[in-house]
Amino acid sequence: MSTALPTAPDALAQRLADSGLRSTPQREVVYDVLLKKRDHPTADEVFVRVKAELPTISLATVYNCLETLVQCDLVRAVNFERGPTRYCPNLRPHAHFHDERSGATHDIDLPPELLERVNAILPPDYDAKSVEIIFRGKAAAPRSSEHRVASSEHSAR
Amino acid sequence: MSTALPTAPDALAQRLADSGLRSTPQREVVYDVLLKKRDHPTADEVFVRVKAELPTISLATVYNCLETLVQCDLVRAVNFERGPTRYCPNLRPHAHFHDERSGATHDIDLPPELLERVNAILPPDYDAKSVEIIFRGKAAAPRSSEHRVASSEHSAR
DNA sequence: CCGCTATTTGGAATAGTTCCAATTCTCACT
DNA sequence: AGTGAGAATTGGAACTATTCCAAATAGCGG
Repeated sequence: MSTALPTAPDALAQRLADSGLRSTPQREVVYDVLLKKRDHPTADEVFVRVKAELPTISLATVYNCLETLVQCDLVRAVNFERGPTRYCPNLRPHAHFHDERSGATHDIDLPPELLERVNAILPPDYDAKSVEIIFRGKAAAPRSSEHRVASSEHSAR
Repeated sequence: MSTALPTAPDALAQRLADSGLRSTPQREVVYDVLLKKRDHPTADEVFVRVKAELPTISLATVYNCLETLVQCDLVRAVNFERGPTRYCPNLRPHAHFHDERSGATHDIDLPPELLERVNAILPPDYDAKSVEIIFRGKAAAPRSSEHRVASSEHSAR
């Protein structure tokens, strides 16, 4: 607690500190790279870009850093659910709710008017063939005696 | 074109025919399995279930059949983009548009009121920690003066 | 019944990611 | 400044989901 705190030159250090984590060159550069070119790069692409500055960094570290940044809410992982693809024969418009607790995926009916509204946010020159809406969170545990596999169970891994 | 058409005992055969594909036991059973237990199974899970009926089926076939069903619009693949996870430092609420042509992912700003509306479709006992909205389709090629690399490029694989 | 093509099959190959054990780094404390 | 403890990084091996491929099979049209 000694010290002239650096007047927040960067948000990253701050956020990391908030989570009790250290600011490291690797984390900084990974974050910089993401900020500098906002093209939703993959971990591999980030790896390549970061290596330009930190030639000895390892891919594992890039994954670690990305994970850390996601934890700190500085970065969003776009392909959230990295598990296997799931298949669903429900043809009505619906969203999916992914229950973190059980690993189950539930269909949530989607009022057509809402679907339209969602589609309406697209600029005119974007032609969407499909939309996918996915929630993640916790569904109230069906308390008590329920063994009812209402809509889906996957062994939570 | 001979024939007493079987009076559509099942939609599957129909749909397949429409796409110029054959109805096979494997496809039937895979589809049945999906209809019978609507728990968003993975390909592996489907594989296991189908084997109960067709013990000699291979995993590759299950993948093939699932793919076929998706093509025929009888089934939806929930994990749409099976590629690598992408990372995005945009913290404002936004959806993603995945351009099939270029492979690029663009951020689409999401009016907060719409976000609320979307959240509102959840039954009360569902507690969503996050929502992800993903469009897929084609974005008009930004011809002419637009250099706006608004958000991203990935080499289309 | 024959041939042709669609489909299935098993196994090998790939891709993305995670895991792990060993090393290095940093900070706090003397 | 020196040291010990915990964090973070590293490289490589391991894993998992999926795709690819070439050979075998099956089913329809003639």
